[in-house]
Amino acid sequence: MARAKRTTKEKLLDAAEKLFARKGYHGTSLRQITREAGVDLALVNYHFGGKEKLFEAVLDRRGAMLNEERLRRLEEVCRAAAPRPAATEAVVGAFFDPILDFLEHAGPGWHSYFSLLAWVNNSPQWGKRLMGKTFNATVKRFIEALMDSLPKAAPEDIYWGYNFLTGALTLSLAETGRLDVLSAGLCRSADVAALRARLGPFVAAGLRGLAQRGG
Amino acid sequence: MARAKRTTKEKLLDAAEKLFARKGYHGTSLRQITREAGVDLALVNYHFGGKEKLFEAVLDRRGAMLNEERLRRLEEVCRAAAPRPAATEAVVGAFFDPILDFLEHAGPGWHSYFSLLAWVNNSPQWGKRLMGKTFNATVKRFIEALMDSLPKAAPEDIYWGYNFLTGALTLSLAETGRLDVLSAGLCRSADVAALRARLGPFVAAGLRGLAQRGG
DNA sequence: CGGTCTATTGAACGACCGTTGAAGTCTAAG
DNA sequence: CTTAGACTTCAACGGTCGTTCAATAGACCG
Repeated sequence: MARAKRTTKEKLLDAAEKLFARKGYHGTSLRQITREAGVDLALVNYHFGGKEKLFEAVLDRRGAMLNEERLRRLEEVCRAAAPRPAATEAVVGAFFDPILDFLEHAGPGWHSYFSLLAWVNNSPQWGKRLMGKTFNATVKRFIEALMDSLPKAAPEDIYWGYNFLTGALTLSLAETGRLDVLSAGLCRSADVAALRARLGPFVAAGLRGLAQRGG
Repeated sequence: MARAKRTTKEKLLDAAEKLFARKGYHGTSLRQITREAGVDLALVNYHFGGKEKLFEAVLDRRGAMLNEERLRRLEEVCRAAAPRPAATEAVVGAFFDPILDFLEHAGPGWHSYFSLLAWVNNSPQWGKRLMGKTFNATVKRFIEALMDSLPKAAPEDIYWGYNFLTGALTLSLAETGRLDVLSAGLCRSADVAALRARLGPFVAAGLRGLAQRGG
């Protein structure tokens, strides 16, 4: 069988995804990207209209698919629990699992994409605008579900809890290798199964702890 | 009273700290830094020996003070609890509180420094080497204290828990403003008191949940 | 005063940056 | 074949980058 050959646009998106994830926006040049993609320098401007447009196109490409899968699973756990609200564990599972599944079973492109997403999410320069544009609608749905699952919690606690939740996820996706060093090899940043087993329980317990704060 | 005038080195460190925190390493030029500092371009190479050396000098400057304060508080809570191990809440408090105190009561330089630290910690390019060089020794002490406070937890759970903990802290320090947008102004990224009230409870409960995972 | 060391200045270097436009190639329709 | 349109190539543009170096200024000491 012959795999359908990648178009120039796809080659550029793949190369840009990989390099932006490693070195960030300003740390990556269009010449590096086009060399990695094996296409001419000028094609970036022809197909995307500039470096910044290419950057946003990289973020957009997989964002829609991630949103769809997350919302699909959220509806699933909400429907399964109805008429009661879904459990906190189930909601955070619907938030994390699509990422972990893509990491484990989809190609290396998703790996770079999530690493890049972690980079953007932590960037004071890009985080607010770009994360919001792609993910705000979906995230609001999840925050509502979290509020329903913890009716005694104040809305402020849920918002801050979501902030902590996404921070824990973000650092894990960045895969800086620091965990490997600190644990002297006992834990590996890239071990998705180990992450899956622990991120959900940690976050669900944390949210519950926040909800019962001082009570 | 006349404040002791800043040396050229300090002017450069202050300006670099501020700009690196906002735009990252590659997003900041030496000309921007020297303009902000009000000194000549060539003085960066004279005093620091290059851009990368300046970057590391910025990280080193406040790192030692943070380590000292963290270890001082860790010993304090361990001594207060002896001969029993310190509680998980107290250990994570000794880890977070120095940062929160510096943020609230020290100058704006600390603010930029922590934002930069968040940026570095999430960077696949810098995180491993630079964070390790400055913080590994201190962090290992805290991880031991966490293990003592949760004797039933597996070491792997503590390492992963520390990863989540520092991720939650990191995203909060980055102050991307995303929390403000999502909550429609109800929460503010820069509200240190609100962060202080919630980060400790969230993380302590999360670690406890990890320790009891499946049990 | 002259001499020495440190700090600062201003100009310049070569390298790389993102972007552009004209010319060339390829494909499909008339 | 001719033509139109999409795609690709190549060379070059003006700018900015980090770094270097000789010249200058200032402080301290004899």
